[in-house]
Amino acid sequence: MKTLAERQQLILSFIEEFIEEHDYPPTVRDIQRGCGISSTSVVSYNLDRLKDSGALSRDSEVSRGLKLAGQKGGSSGPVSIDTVAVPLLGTIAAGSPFPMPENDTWSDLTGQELIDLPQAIIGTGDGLYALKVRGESMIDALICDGDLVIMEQTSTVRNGQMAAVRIKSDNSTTLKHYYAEGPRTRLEPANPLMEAMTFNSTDVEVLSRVVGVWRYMG
Amino acid sequence: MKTLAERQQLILSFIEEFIEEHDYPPTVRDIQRGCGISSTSVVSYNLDRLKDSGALSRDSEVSRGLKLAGQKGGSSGPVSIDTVAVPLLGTIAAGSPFPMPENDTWSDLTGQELIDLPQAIIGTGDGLYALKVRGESMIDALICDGDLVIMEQTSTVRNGQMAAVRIKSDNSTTLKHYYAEGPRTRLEPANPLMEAMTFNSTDVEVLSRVVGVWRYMG
DNA sequence: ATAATTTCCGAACATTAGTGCGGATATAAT
DNA sequence: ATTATATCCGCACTAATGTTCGGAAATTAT
Repeated sequence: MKTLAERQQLILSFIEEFIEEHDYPPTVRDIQRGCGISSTSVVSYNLDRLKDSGALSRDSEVSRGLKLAGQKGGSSGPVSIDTVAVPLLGTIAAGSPFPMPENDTWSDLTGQELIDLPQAIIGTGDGLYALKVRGESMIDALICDGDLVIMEQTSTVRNGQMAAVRIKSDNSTTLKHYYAEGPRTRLEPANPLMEAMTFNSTDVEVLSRVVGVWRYMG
Repeated sequence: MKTLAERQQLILSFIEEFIEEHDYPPTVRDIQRGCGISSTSVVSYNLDRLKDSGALSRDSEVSRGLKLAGQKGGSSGPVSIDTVAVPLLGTIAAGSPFPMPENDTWSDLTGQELIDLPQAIIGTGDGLYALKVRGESMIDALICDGDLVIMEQTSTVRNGQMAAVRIKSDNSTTLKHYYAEGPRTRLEPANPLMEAMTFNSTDVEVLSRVVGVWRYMG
């Protein structure tokens, strides 16, 4: 059997991931955009080729009438490792209040979405929680829309660590590198191109320490 | 909560069986015929009710945009989580050649440092490898010194995905969002404040796809 | 090189399919 | 009974979506 043309391979994997995400197959035009193809007819053409080769089946004249043939490819057994489950407490966005684990809810995590992270890179996982970032307001911190920020609830951080800090006078909350320098506290964006700012230490409140950032592009 | 009206129950079970048979959800009119309803608007109405009650989710203006609620990841068992080990192949820095898994070394991973990532957020883990970032040369991609970049070795990426691409005429390699637009290819930095650039598609070579970024602050 | 075949392109075209709306009917509340 | 509310009905409208077709471009065969 002839090996699948590159474009057809691309289309196939696109369909796979689209279904994974939406639970229904893509339209011809979804595929067109997703694979950077200039005409719907080309997509249709290649879908027919894929059908010929048996990679998928296609219901004619039916929107999203696609079905992948070899659905599951049983890979070798994955190794199971110790992981830590971290609750996803909510989202952070510019302006919105900063979500924090409350003592009450801390014990009542039933129904909370959990994020699994390997213990090896996270540590014990004690007091950790996760927030999903919405919007581009944290570009300065090299964090963008969709990122998952792993935080540790603490009010004491060491110099140089990144933390969620609240500027009381502004009543604003940002993620910055923290440097206590006596009566003054310097907050430094992760992006070295941006300038640091200093405040009266009494004006700065540490809400949580940033432990890690996870960005996933499916 | 009010118990589901009979007609809604009927619709629900019809959707279930339809998906079972076709692997894609039914249209409003499929449901209409299947449940003997006299108008499409009634179906639409009841679908919205079902959505309100949380029995399913519905993508508006999307044909077959239905997803049953109790479908995915419902299993309650916590216990051990599957993780995938990906090899840490080396470091990337401005100027240095871009490390790629070679077929020879691919099999010889003994002694390689391995990074464990949860399968749930990484996927199958096939063809994945990790690189450690050195230096600040990738600020544009919202990636900084010390970050761990998870990559998948592939030469085909879809529009919008982030990839390690080589500009042949420059002999430079960067991480950018990739958009094939016929004869031209647009490369867009992750930082929306920076401008995209376009090249002749023949001048752009995709080396690897960026699957995720992990930033850890101990 | 030349011809044959495959793949791609762009632009209509024709269904398919989701939505909106006025009003009829049923069901529940007062 | 009389309102209020929820559901249903047809029908029309519009957007979404698969298909067709002539011809260009790329690839493969002769």
